[in-house]
Amino acid sequence: MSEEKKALNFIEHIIEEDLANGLSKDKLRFRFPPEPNGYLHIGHTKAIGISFGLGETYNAPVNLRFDDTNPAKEEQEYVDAIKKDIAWLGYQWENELYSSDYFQKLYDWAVQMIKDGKAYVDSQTSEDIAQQKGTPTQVGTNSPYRSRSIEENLDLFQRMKAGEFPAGTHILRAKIDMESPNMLMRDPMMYRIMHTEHHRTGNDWCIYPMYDWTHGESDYIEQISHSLCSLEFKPHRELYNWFRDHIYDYAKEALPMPPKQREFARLNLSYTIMSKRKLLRLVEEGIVSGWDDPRMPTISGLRRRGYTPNSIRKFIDKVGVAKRENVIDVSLLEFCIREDLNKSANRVMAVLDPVKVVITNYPEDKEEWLEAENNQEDDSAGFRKVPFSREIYIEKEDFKEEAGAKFFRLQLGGEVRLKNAYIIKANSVVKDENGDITEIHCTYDEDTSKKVKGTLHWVSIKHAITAEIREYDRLFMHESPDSDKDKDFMEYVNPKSLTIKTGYLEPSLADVEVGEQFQFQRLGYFNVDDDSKSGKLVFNKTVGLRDSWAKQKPKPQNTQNHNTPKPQQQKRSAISVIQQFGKKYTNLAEEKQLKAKAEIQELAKDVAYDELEPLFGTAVKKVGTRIAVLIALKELLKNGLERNDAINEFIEKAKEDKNAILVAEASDI
RNA sequence: UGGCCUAUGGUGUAACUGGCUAACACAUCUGUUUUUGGUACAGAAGAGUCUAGGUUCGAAACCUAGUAGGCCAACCA
Repeated sequence: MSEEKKALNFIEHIIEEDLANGLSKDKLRFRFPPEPNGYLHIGHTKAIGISFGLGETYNAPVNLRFDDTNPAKEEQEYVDAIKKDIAWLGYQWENELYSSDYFQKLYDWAVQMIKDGKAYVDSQTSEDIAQQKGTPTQVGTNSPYRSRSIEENLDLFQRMKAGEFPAGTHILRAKIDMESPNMLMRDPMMYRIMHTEHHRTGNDWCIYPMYDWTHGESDYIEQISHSLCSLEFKPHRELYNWFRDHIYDYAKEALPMPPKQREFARLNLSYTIMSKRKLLRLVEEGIVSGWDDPRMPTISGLRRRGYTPNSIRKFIDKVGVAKRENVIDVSLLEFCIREDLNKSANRVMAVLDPVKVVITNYPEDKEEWLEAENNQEDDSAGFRKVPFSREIYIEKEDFKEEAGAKFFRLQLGGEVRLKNAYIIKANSVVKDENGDITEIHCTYDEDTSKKVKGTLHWVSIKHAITAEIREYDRLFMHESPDSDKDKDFMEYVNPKSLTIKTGYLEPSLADVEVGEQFQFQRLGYFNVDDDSKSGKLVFNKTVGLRDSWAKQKPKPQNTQNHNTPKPQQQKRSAISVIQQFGKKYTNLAEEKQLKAKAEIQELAKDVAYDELEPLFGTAVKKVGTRIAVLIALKELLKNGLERNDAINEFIEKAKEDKNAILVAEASDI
């Protein structure tokens, strides 16, 4: 258990502190509370990872509670999908619960609150109520119904429940403070009338409780110790506590643990969106094939794409937990899945963009079954046989008639190794009337011990099987598609996010099963899609291999411009380089300091006084920068700069400094 | 114009709660190994912690002011 202490995140710190202050460890209890109105996405995985992860580290129960208080949006389909996704991720919930289980209890407590004068029935239109609510910068005003008698409130509320009123005619409100700077405290709504059938309670209820009232008290009923949610609920905390503290008075004997809410920043992933509403739009408008389209950031989409539970959990672990807004680069997610699949996926050969190679000195009717290692990262993975014959496919990209020494692949007159087979040499090409290469004629050499620079994957044409290959690019062309308030995120949809190809695969893949994962050697990781059938295989590209060769080539497409040169790194002005030296100056060894000084003096020739003067105001504690500025200034003075008040003042201040180097430099004028 | 939250390399998180040259991961760039331009290994570059003051022997951390970003006015959650 003594794994070296990992840095705790702020939530873990809070729990540790609570434990240190006397909270018993067996009182710890968490929950994950999705609303069943859509599919879970990678963003939810963070919340799942936090609460279930805490459950695992503290060996505490974690409830799965569906926050199902809005029958208009919620469906059983989503409940099922959510359960499936959480289980797939490998988490186990203690209890499967529903806020709707607590409707009666909540109702009873609401009645109690009315009796205590803490809640009242309002009978205005929603417009009037919104009007009286004020704005964030303007206080609200009291409802004319605020001072109804307890008897009247009780009567009305009971009749609301009994279905005597149409929707929208009455609501129940908490009586708090219409002048609170927190809008949520301005007499928030507790119940509304909805004559809508609920997916679990059917037509038992026609009044439904609102989130703030329901959520916190559900936590309380379940005796959750720490209720963790995302940052936008921070302002709700005051209300959460208000409800909780009142109900605690009614129920503290039976329910001794008052839960506490804490908030963390939600996950954002670059080049995608996380809003359920917006994801739903992609589904409804047919941009994607469904919630589980492999391009979707949903858990079901990632699963279909070939992401493993392990890789996702690893990812969540790596992104950490804090309170500031963040955008995680997709490359981190890709790193996690590559790392996982590298160890587990068997390697096979598939050619996706073929060109024919004829090995002219290989007998026409000959074929050999050569041994190939399944996975060199896994000794237990074993070997298989791959057929070789006179005519094979290689990738078009792997051949050039002429190329430089940095091209390790096949070129005329050059040699290359065929993975698991022989070394071949390209002698000539056959072209069609357009000048496109249709065949490459090669000769092979049985001596495979030779050193050659490149190794290609290939597939024997007559043995190859075909498959549909689906390759994906990012769904959006903008790093944060929904961040622009003036533009609809749909404008950033990448029209080329899906490419379908026919691939030629080695015959060992003839009877793969849905979900199986492979590395197509030199190309990437692929899995068998749900649509795949024997005889009509379909593969998804999960993620490509890292490709340091591709980075060296001039980029042909421009959709990949997230690696564009950083503007600051272009060319730096002399003054900024001087500042740079300054930052390190006092940390440098003496010898290096002299070198830095010489460089600053050199750079000073390219610096105008106007650039230097603003730096005179550099904070006292940034001694290095002041030294560098002083050194540069001395150069300017040496070259004829007139002294002025600002300069004199700067030098005088330097002479009085605590730092010896600075004083020395200043005195030496 | 109000209230609340946040600010640390390109990105994300740390820094044992005020104490060594600000750490780790991804990304980037070099090498070495390699029958995957993958993996692995070795290394480099990149941050005075938003700014300005202050407290302190000592501040990324504490205080004040400012700046920037986020959240808050659904009978949604």
